Amino acid sequence: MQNYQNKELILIPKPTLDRLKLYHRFLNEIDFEYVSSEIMSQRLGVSPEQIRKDFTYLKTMGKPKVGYHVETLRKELDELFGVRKTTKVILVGAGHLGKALVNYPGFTQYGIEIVAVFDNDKEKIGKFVNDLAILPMRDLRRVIKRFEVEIGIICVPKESAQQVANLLLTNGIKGIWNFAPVRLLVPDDVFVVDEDMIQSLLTLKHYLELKKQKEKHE
Amino acid sequence: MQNYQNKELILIPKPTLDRLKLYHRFLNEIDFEYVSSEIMSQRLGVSPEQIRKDFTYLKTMGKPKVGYHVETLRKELDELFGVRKTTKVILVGAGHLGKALVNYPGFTQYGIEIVAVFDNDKEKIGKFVNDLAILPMRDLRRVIKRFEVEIGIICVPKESAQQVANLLLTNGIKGIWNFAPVRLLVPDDVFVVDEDMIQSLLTLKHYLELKKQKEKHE
DNA sequence: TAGATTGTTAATCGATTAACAATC
DNA sequence: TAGATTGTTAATCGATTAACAATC
Repeated sequence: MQNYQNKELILIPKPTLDRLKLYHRFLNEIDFEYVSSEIMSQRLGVSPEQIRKDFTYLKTMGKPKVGYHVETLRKELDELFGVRKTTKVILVGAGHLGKALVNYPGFTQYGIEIVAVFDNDKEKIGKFVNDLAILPMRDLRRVIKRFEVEIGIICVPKESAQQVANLLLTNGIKGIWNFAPVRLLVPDDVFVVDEDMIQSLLTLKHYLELKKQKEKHE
Repeated sequence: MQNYQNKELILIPKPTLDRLKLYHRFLNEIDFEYVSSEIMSQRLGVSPEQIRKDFTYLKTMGKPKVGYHVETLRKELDELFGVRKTTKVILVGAGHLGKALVNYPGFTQYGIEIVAVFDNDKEKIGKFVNDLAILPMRDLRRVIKRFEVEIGIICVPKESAQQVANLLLTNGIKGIWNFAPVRLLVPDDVFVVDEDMIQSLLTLKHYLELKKQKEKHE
């Protein structure tokens, strides 16, 4: 589950932005020349009106009776999500989750490159995750400066998450993807996206429970 | 990032439900006897009015001039999220991410137990993740029946995700937590929660980009 | 031309915020 | 009692849905 702590600065509404990403993925999977809102609707479970409304936030326009030019749409969404230019990120915490993220395919495909992995466990430092050596925390500053990193991923236990966040911020990080189940305290100009793994499962559990109860009452 | 494919059956609005989970976590971290909406607001970045409004979906009531009884609230939220009774889930796909999830602490704390891990890679079958042996797909049916599993986690590559989903559904699974970046086609009575790792990072990227542009214009 | 599909405006829906009376 | 904090109603805001004219 993803939460947003900062809510200003939003030009495209967040729900629309999320759907645009869904459309983007879909457009990358098909090879038609044109696609209509009706067809996308059937495949993605979003109403055609919604899709057309969402596209009004883009420059690309559709042709009546034909639909939207796939390649044009794809290009504009590539641009919107900055797929072309690589964004360099660092990751702190080389536990199971950290390793999984470094190994996650698809990041590169979306222009995201993990340039370094940090940990404070001496046992881990020097070892490799993929082809990245695990670095000690004291190298943080140097790496951030050198690669002009703006985004940091926090995969440490919740006890040390705030501390790591502070360290990232003092070294110039402006965006944090936080996997630790705590709400981080950060200045207003820093974006934090919380990824709470447990929340998702709790939501599933909750809806299934609700459904059972509903069935009982019928 | 989490998306919901099924939207019926919702008694508590989803935004409220998400915040209730935030409150729940907070209540587990403090040891006051009473807590006011004002104090929670300061710690969680949610307005006090919002918090009080959210609590109207619960039975627990606050005392004017005192606040909410922490223990009572905690208990009711425990109940709401089914923390007490264990939910058994299975996981398909013993890659890096799958392993990370099996090792994720906190699941048990929230009454979630991964009872089995499946993979179709002969190399992996028989090996262990934590203390769970990786099982072949043909054992799926048996395990689901035996443990009365209702939720399945899909951590396989996107190419085989739909196939795995079908298999889960024919064996009675009613909820899927999907880590593969594809939209799964499922019957209406099945809940799917999509966890798209890339979307979160794209969102961060997008907001940072926006901020830069905004600063340029000033 | 007739018909399909877009883009946009208006109506509806739902969630958040504001205001304030109730009350401990 | 006076004051703080709740619970609830009304007002606002924002997003979705519906309707339909524009147009290829």
